[in-house]
Amino acid sequence: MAGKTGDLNLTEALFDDQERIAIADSAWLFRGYARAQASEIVEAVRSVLRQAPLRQMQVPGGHWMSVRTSSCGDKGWVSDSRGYRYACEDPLTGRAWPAIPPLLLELAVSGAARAGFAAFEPDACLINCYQPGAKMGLHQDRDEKDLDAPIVSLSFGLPATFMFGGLTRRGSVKRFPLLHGDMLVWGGPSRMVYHGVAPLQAGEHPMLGAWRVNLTFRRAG
DNA sequence: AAGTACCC
DNA sequence: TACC
Repeated sequence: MAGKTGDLNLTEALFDDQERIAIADSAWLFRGYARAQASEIVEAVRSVLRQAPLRQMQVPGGHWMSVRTSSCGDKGWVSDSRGYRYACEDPLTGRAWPAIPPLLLELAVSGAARAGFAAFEPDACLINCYQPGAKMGLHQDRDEKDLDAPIVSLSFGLPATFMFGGLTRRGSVKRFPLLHGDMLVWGGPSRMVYHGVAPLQAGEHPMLGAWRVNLTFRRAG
C-alpha cells in the first residue's frame, strides 16, 4: 500500500539529460548547477547581507521563524504580526533592498530557461539562511502577483531535505536532498505546490560552516 | 500562518 | 484541525 509520503528515489527518477531531474509536473532539479560559481555567489550574498542584514521575522500569530532572512531586488519578502507581503523598503534599515547581483540574476534567468520558462524577470530574491535545527514548514508561495513566473531556488552549504508536496495540504510529499550548488525550478502546474524544508541536520560545510544558504527568485509583481 | 498545539 |  502506498503511503502519503515517500522518498524520491533519484536513481529511478526521470533523467531528461545528465543534470536535469524531473521532480514533478514542471518541477526540475538541476544537480550542482551553480556549484562551480559557488564562491563568487557566496561573496555576492555576503555583500548583500552587509547592506540588508539577516534577521528573524515574526509570523502572524506571534511566533518567530527559525530561518534568518534578507532580500535583494526591487521587492523583498517581509513578515510581521500583521501578515506577509512584499515591500520595496527593508523595514530594518528603511532603505531600498540591495540590487540582485548580476551573477545571481544571470543564473536564475538561465536556469529558468533551461526548465522551460523563457523571459523570467525576477524582481525579488529571498535569502533564507538555516542553522542546524532551522526549518520551513509546508507552505505555498502565494504572495506574488505573477503566478505565471516560476520559482527558482539555489542551495549552498549544508545539505537539506526538501519537501515537495501537492496543490493541497493533504497531497503526498516527496522528500529529496538539496546539496551545495543545486538548483530547483518549479512553475506552471507546480507553481502553487506546498513545499518546505526539514529541520537542518548539524554539520560543517567547507565553504559555509554550519549554515545552509538558500536563494529563491520570484516575480513578485 | 513560511507558526505551534493538540486531538482523533 | 484550530488557532482570533
